[in-house]
Amino acid sequence: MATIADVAKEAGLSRATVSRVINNYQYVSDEKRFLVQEAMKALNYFPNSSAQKLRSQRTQTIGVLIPVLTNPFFAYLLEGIDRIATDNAYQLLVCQTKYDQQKEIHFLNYLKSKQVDGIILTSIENNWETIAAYTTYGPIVLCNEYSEQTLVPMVRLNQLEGSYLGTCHLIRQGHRKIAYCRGGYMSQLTKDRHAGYKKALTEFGIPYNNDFIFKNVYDLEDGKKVLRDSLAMENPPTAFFAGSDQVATGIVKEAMKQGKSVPGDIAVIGFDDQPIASVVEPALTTIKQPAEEIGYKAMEVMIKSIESELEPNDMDIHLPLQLIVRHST
Amino acid sequence: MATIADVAKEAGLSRATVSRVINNYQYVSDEKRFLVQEAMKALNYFPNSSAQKLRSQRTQTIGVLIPVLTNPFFAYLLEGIDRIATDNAYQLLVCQTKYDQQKEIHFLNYLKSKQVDGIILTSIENNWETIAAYTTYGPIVLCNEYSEQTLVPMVRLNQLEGSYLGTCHLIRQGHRKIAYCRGGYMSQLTKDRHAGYKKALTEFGIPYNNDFIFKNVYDLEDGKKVLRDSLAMENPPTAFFAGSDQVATGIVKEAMKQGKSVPGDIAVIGFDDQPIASVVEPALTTIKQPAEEIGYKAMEVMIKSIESELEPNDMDIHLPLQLIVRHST
DNA sequence: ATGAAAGCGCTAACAG
DNA sequence: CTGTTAGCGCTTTCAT
Repeated sequence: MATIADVAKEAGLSRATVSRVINNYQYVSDEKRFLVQEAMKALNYFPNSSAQKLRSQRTQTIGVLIPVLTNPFFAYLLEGIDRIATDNAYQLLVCQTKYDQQKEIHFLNYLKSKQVDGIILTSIENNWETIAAYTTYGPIVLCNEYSEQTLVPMVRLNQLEGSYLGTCHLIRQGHRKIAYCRGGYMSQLTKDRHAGYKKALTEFGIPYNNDFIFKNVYDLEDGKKVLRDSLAMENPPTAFFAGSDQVATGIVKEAMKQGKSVPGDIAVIGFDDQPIASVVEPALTTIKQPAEEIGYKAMEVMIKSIESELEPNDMDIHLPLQLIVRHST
Repeated sequence: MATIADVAKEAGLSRATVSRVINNYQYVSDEKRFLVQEAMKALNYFPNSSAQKLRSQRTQTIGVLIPVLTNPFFAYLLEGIDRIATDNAYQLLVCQTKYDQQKEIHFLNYLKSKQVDGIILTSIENNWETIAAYTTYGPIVLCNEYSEQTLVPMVRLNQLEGSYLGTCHLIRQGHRKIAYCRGGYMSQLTKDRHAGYKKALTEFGIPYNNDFIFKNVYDLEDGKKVLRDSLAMENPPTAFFAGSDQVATGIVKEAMKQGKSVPGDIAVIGFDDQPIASVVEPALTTIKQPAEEIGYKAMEVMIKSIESELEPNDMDIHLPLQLIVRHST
């Protein structure tokens, strides 16, 4: 593969001039620019990207940490991030953490090795202090997940309001025994959702029942299991607030299979408003999260961070979420 | 950020020795190794990855070209690729082509700029000659999509058999008016699927009807439209072979909405066997593609290519596909 | 507007 | 087993 020196020789010019053409510098005469371009074509030249990165200390690459690619919510988040990245000539290094603390640390170190210009976190596995330590090495932006700090920018939804809205809706439909499904680790997002659920209960004078909290629930199969477990209870819940549409779908499918009617016997409300929410029968009532939009806002903020154009309002961007009422409640 | 020179000075050794420790060279005494490790810790040292790449001419990065991240089939493919990549200390540069020829070319050029060690193609947008020209610059592996050549390794399914199986199933259920839905560009995969559909028709003496071929059909909404369009036909099909579970789901949902019974009035068969196939009511009969497995086979082959350990059998790996009969037929 | 020259930080011969 | 040295290919002052 030809190098910049070969091009310079071919064009009868210096490497510096070739570099100027590559980088669209202004002070190059049209004549020489043409010469360089011809030489590049003739030699089928492409600049070595590692050399460019080493020299310029810029990689034009952003690391995106997501738990799992196959979760549609994160796929849409990524889609949003990618759209803005592509528009601005950035590349994405997709890093699956699989909800693992070690892996998250491993990927955060890409900042130290200058493999990426910045990192977007869509979930948080380690405690905040651990992560905060990395901000010295490059910009970090929180996307979807968040924490109670003002150090790094975040793009987020009012999760407390989301679950509050959903729970209130369930209560207004006459439910008093409302189950709540969540993941494992109590991230700030998880905590806030939980708080919203509790807040609604309290407001309507319904006692909080620990038996109605289902933990480590992530996907469709987990949802099915929740429903089965609930049926084995002495005093089972009549409504379920699920942490995702996948989980909600699992609950609905299993309920139907067990001969229960939805929403007659059991009401279910999801989170996300993914395509699956409209596919399952009955269609899910759910809290719509504008996943793509969160993604592209986050990438916009990341670019601003890199170019030192961050403004105070960029530090905490809130996007609206919305209760979509369908037929599962 | 500290450099290798700083570490060398701190440890009172040469840069070469530090490098040897970083790269786990064998001939380093335990004593010096310890000294180096201490120095690295003390200085919070991380090797600059661009420098390593420039010097070693290896990036440990594979470019994966996929049409869209939000299509679950590709998400699972990517998941499979990522599993093997992670296990072997490779990183993935995820490149969305959005079915665009220019973008595909753009990403293929990462091979020329030595930004990636190899490229996995999960779809093909340009003609094969154009792509073949890039094999000089690094290994290319075809994953899912394929072409009639023996130049680059491919991991694939017998698509012709897949659609043949599905169409035969439909015919045996008594259908004679069978519609077929496909995307836009006639890739080899698309052609083969089409051929399998035709083959089944021919075998059962059913004439091929061009009106029954629906083109540019990709997702759930497209599927709905297909059903509506078909209903407007003078002599509408009674069965649909869809190119994906998304499309099949759209057809089923819209059919129900239009008051048709599935499979009574209209039978539908999908492709992929994604989670959604079991969620929609009635559950989809579909051709199961082992997406994750295709992905990890492809990455295995890629690694072998890079390490020059490719064997003849690696050039064309076939994985089985399977007809899953549920309730939409 | 163009060129000369100095590295960016690292690895890999080679020598000892 | 360890050190010296020569680049990998590029960008960017600093001159002119």
